[in-house]
Amino acid sequence: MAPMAETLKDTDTSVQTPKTPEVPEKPALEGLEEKLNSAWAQEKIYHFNPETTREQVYSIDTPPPTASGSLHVGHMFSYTQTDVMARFKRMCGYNVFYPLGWDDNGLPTERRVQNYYGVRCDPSQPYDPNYQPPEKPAKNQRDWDAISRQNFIELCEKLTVEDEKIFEDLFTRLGLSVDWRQTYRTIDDDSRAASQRAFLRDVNSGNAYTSEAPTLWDITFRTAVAQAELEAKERPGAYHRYPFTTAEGKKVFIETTRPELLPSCVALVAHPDDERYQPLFGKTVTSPLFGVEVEVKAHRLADPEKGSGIAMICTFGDMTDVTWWRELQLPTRALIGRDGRFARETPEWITTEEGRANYEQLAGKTVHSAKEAVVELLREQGILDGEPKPITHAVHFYEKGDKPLEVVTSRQWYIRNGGRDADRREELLARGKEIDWHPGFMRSRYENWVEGLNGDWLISRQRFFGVPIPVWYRLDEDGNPDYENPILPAEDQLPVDPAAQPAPGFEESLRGVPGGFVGEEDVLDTWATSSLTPQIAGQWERNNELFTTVFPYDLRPQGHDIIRTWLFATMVRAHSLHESVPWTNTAISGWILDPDRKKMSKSKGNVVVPNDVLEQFGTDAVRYWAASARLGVDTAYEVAQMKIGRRLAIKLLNASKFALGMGVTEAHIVRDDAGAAAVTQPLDRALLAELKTVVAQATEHFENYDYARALQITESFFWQFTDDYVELVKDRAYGGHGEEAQASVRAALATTLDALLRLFAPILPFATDEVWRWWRTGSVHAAAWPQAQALEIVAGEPQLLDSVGEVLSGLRRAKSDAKVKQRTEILSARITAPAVTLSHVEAALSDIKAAARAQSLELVAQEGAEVSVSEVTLAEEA
RNA sequence: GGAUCUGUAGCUCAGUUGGUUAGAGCGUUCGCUUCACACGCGAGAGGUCGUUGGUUCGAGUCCAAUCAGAUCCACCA
Repeated sequence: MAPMAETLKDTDTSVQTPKTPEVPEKPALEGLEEKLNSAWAQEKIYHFNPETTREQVYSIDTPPPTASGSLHVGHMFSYTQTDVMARFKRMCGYNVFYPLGWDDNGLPTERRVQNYYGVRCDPSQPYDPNYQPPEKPAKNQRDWDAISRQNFIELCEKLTVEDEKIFEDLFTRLGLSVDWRQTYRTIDDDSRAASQRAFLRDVNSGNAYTSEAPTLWDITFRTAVAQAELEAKERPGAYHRYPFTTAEGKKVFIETTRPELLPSCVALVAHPDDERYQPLFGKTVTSPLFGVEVEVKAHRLADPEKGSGIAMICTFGDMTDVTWWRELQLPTRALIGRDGRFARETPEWITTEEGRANYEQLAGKTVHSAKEAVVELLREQGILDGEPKPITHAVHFYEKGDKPLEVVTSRQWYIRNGGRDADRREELLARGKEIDWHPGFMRSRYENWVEGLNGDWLISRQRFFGVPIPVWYRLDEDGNPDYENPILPAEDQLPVDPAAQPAPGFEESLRGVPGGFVGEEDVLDTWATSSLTPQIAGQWERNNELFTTVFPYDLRPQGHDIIRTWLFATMVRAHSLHESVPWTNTAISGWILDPDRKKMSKSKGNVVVPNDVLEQFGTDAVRYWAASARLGVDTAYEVAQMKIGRRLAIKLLNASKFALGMGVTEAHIVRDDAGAAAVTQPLDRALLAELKTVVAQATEHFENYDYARALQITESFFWQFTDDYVELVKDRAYGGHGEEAQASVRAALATTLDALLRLFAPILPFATDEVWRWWRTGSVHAAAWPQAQALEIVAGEPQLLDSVGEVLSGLRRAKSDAKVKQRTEILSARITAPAVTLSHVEAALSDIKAAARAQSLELVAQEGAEVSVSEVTLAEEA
C-alpha cells in the first residue's frame, strides 16, 4: 500500500493566489527534453531522500547496462517500462531509490578495448606508466601492441568512462528519472570490494569452495565457463563407425562423432538392460590404432537407440563422459590441453609400438586436425567401417565464443547453487515462490532452470579485466601450493589484488618462493559481481543504514533471456548472504523484434539507433510505444506506434491550451465541498464521474504493474474528453450560457486537466510537465497521484456522457451523409431513444444544440430502441 | 524429448471472475480550413475470435485434442 497522503510533497493542496496561466502561441514538443531535463536536474526531483524508513521507500534494482558500443531500441524499451513504474511510485508518495550502474567488468569491455585501441593484454609485459595507445589501431591483429595487465586495465577504465557518459546522456534524454548520484560501476573499488567481501563470506560459510575437476573450457578465450554461459549450436558432424576388439577377436563396433578422442578412451559403456552387450560387461576390449585395453561398463545413461548402442567413454568429450567417469570411477586419460591441442608427449598408457607411432600423427595438433589425422589412419589401415555418416547435432559453445567447448580438468572456484544439493535447490525454488513475477508465468523459466542444474556455479575465470579472486596460497618446501587452506584478506583491506599485493603476513619477496606464497591469478565471473547489484547499489557494509532501507528491494526489472543468469545468481547470493530474497517483485520485459519478427541484436545488424527515433518523434512518443507493450511480451519495433504517441502528446498540448484559454486556473480545480458546488451542470458531473472511474482503474492496473492497461484506459478517456466533451461545452465555456454554466465548465475542465496530466505523467513526462508549468508551480513529477475518492462529491451519472455522445454522433452522421459541412445548421431533427437516454439528452440539451448547431430537437421515447436521428432538416449551406 | 508463451479486422494489439449486437489505433473509403490542434476534425466499410470436439441456458473467455509460430531447457556416443 502507498504511504499516507501526509507524506506527499504535493505543492498544490492550499492555493493562496492562483497562478495566471501562460500558454505559448504554438505549443510544440520540440526542445522540451532539453529544457525540462535541466529543470528537473536543478529541482532535484529525482533525488532519493536518505532520511527515510523502509516503508516509505520503493527501491529498484536496475540492470546495469554494458556501456560498450551503442545503445539500441531494446534498451529504450525496457528501461522506459521501469521508469514508468518508478514515476508512478514516486507520485504515490514513495521515496524512490532508483540507481543505475554500469557493467563495465568482463569480456565485452576487454574485447571493445582491444578493437578500439588495437592492443592486446600480455601479462608478461612490464607496466609502462607513460604508455599511449596507437592513434589508429593496426589493421592486422598481429601488429597490435602487447601491453601489461595494468596498462590494459587502465585503458579499459578510460574507455568505459567515455562510453558511460554517452549512455548517461541518452538515458537522460529518454527521461529516465534515475538518481544519478546513486550510480556505480561494476569495476570500481566499491564493487570490487563488495564482490570480494561476498566471496569471502561465502568461503567462510562453506558456500564457496575450490576444487580440481573437469570443467567446460573455451580454447579461444582460454577460460573456464559456467553452465549458464552455454549455448547449444547446431553443427554438422558425422558418425564414424569402427570396432574395438575382444580378447576372443570379436569386433565391437562403436559410432562416434569425435573419433579423435579414441586415444583418450577409458571404457566402453552400454545400457544395463541391453542384451546385445550384456555378455561383454566386465570384460575388456582393445582399442584400434592405439591398442589400449579398456573395460566394458554398464550405465543407465547409455542410450541403446543412439549409434550402435555402445559408446566410448573418453576423458573428456562432454559432460556425460564426466558423469560416467565419476560414477564408474574410471581413470583419467586427458590429452586435449587448454590451448585446444593434443598433448605433444605420447601418453604412457599407449604402450604398443604401433600405438605410439600412430599417436605421433596427432601430437600437438588442434582438435580439428587431429580428427582428420585419426580418420586418415583408420581409413589407411582399413579399420573404418563404411564412410562417415553426416549428421547435424547440437554442440556446446561458450555464448561469446566461436569454437566448441572442450572439457578440461583444472582447479576452479565454485559457489553452491543447488546444482549438487537437493536441499539447497528446494530452498531456491521456495525463494522463487516468495517473489511476485510480472508476468506470473515467467516463474516457470526460473524453476525450469533450477531443476535442470547439473553442477555448482563455476565462478573463476582465467581473464584479466575483472575482479580478482581475493586469495593467496602457501607454498610448501617443494614450491607446491596448498589449495586446501587459502590465505584470505581481512574485510577492511578490500579490494585487494593478490597478483600485485603480497599475502597478509608475507613480504612481496616471498612470492613464488618455496615456503612463501602465490597469489590467485583468476578473476571472478562477471555474474559474481552482477549478482550483487542490490548490495553494491545499496552500499552494503559501507552504509548499512542505507542498505537496510532499500533491501530487500521492491523491484528487479530485467529481460527474460537472463533469468537463468542474472536473476538466478542474484537469488543465490541473497539467499546465502542474507537468508532473504533480493527483491519482492520482478518485472520481466520482452524483446524487441524487427518487423520480420526476428530478435533485434547487434550481430544480426538489424538494430535501430535510438537517437534517430528520439529526434524524429520525440521522447514522449518513443516512451508511449514502450509503455503500450505489456510486460513479458515480445514486441515489434513499430514506428506507427510512435507516431500515435506523438499525436497524443501534441493533442495533450493543444487540448490543454484550449482549456487554459477558457479562463481556467488552478483555483477552479475541485478539491473540497466548496469547489464542488461550482459543478452544477449534469454533463460536467458526468465527465467527472467518468474521470473518477478512470483514475480508480488506472491506479489499480499500475499497482499490478500493468501500466499498458492504465495507459489505454487513460488514453481512451482523453480522446472522449477532447472529441465529445470539449466540443459539447465550447459554447458554454465561451460564456454563451451565463456565468454559472461557465463556472461549472471551468471547474470540470480544470479538474479533468489536472488529473489527466498526473495520469499521463509517468508515460509522457515531457508534454505533461510542459503543460503543468503553464499553469502550476513546481513539476507534475513532484505532484501526487490522483485519487478517485476525491472526485466522489462531484461525480454525476457516468452514462450521461455516453448517451449524449451517441446523439451528437448521430447528428454529425446526418450531416456527413448529406455531405454538408459540420458547421451547417440543423433546423430540426427527431431523436428516438429509450426514456433513460432521453433524460440524459434533456439534461444536456443546450450543449448538444450548440455543438451540433441544431435549432430544434424533437425527443421521442421508445423503449428498447437504439438511439437514432431522423427527420433531419438542414439549413442551406452558407 | 521436457517446459512456457502466442494465434481475435489488411496491420499492431486490447478483451479482468464465462453473460446482450466482439473493441481500439493504424491503414482504407467518403466528407470538412470547424475561432485548441491539417502533426487537425467528422462519418463509413471491414472479424463465422487457428481447427475440431466437449462442459454450460449461454464460450473469444473453461476443458480436451489438433495445427501453426516463438522462446527456454535437455540433446556432442
